[in-house]
Amino acid sequence: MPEGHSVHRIARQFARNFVGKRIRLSSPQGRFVDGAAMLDGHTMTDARAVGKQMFLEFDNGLWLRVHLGLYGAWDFAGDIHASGTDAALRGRRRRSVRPGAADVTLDLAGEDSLQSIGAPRLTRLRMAEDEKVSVEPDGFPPEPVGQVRVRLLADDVVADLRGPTACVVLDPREVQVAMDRLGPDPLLDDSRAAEDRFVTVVRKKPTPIGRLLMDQLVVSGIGNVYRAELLFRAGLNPHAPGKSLSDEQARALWQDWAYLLKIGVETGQMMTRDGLSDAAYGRALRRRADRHWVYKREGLPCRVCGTHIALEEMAARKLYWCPECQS
DNA sequence: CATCGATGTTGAG
DNA sequence: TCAACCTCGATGG
Repeated sequence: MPEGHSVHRIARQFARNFVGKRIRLSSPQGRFVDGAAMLDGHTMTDARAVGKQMFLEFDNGLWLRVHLGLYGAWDFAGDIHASGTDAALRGRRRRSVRPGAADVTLDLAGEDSLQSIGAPRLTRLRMAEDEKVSVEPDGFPPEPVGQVRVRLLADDVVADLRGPTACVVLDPREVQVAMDRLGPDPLLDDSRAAEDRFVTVVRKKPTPIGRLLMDQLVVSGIGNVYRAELLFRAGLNPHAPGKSLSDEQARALWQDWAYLLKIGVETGQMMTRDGLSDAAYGRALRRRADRHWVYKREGLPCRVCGTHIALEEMAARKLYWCPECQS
């Protein structure tokens, strides 16, 4: 799935394109008919991401909680436009593309040629672990394709949810319970108190740090890619018990996660390497294989010391690390 | 075209 | 600890 950065980007799409609008909800798939009915016709009042969870609030006081799980995705279509922080990276895209350094920005004013020949077209934005934009000759709203758990339809935009692990309606008390079960998210709270919460928990536990980083009660939003990359960047052995870390090591981990998450939200990629030239950085943003220090590089030489990258299972997930740099 | 594996969590045992 | 979830790109024939 999308690790924390993608969920923040998706919440931003909702904040930009749905909040403040009256939304029709339906469940084309049929598995969320009752839930959809509870929110149908209400105005969306808030869209927030906490780690990998997203919460959408409606004006009847109820919330929709969505977790994409391993392969869930949101498909946006219609008069969508990307949000704010990346105006400087604005680019115009007509066909199916993979966004590279630039954020996905849809500049419909640039579609003059299509409009002038009167061709109906539909802009789509798929948001999962990667993002894809396309322009299709369909009308609005498009027919739901495949298993759409829930469709959120406004006048000019639509969002289809497929393959989620969780899609439930919650009252405010239940939202509080769900949020209380989530560790600190540095994008939501960059305070010293949040850092302290992480550091205190980590330095108390005998659990290997490679497990603690994946535990959403300890810290929100880290998945298998960021786990491996954070540990490599810190030079930490994944098996080191949390309580063996120094205060400085634990704080550095938190701060590096805050740094990588910010880059992830800005670029839409899990870009975990640095110290690259502009050209190499741009290449790495487009080529997954160049983006990471150790993730999915088992058997290949470490980019720093040349030692073969190791692969083992930890917390039921594949763990990649350099036995030399992370000793 | 069939098969595999994935950035994740849940719930059964 | 493991199967289930039930999507979809990558891979192989």
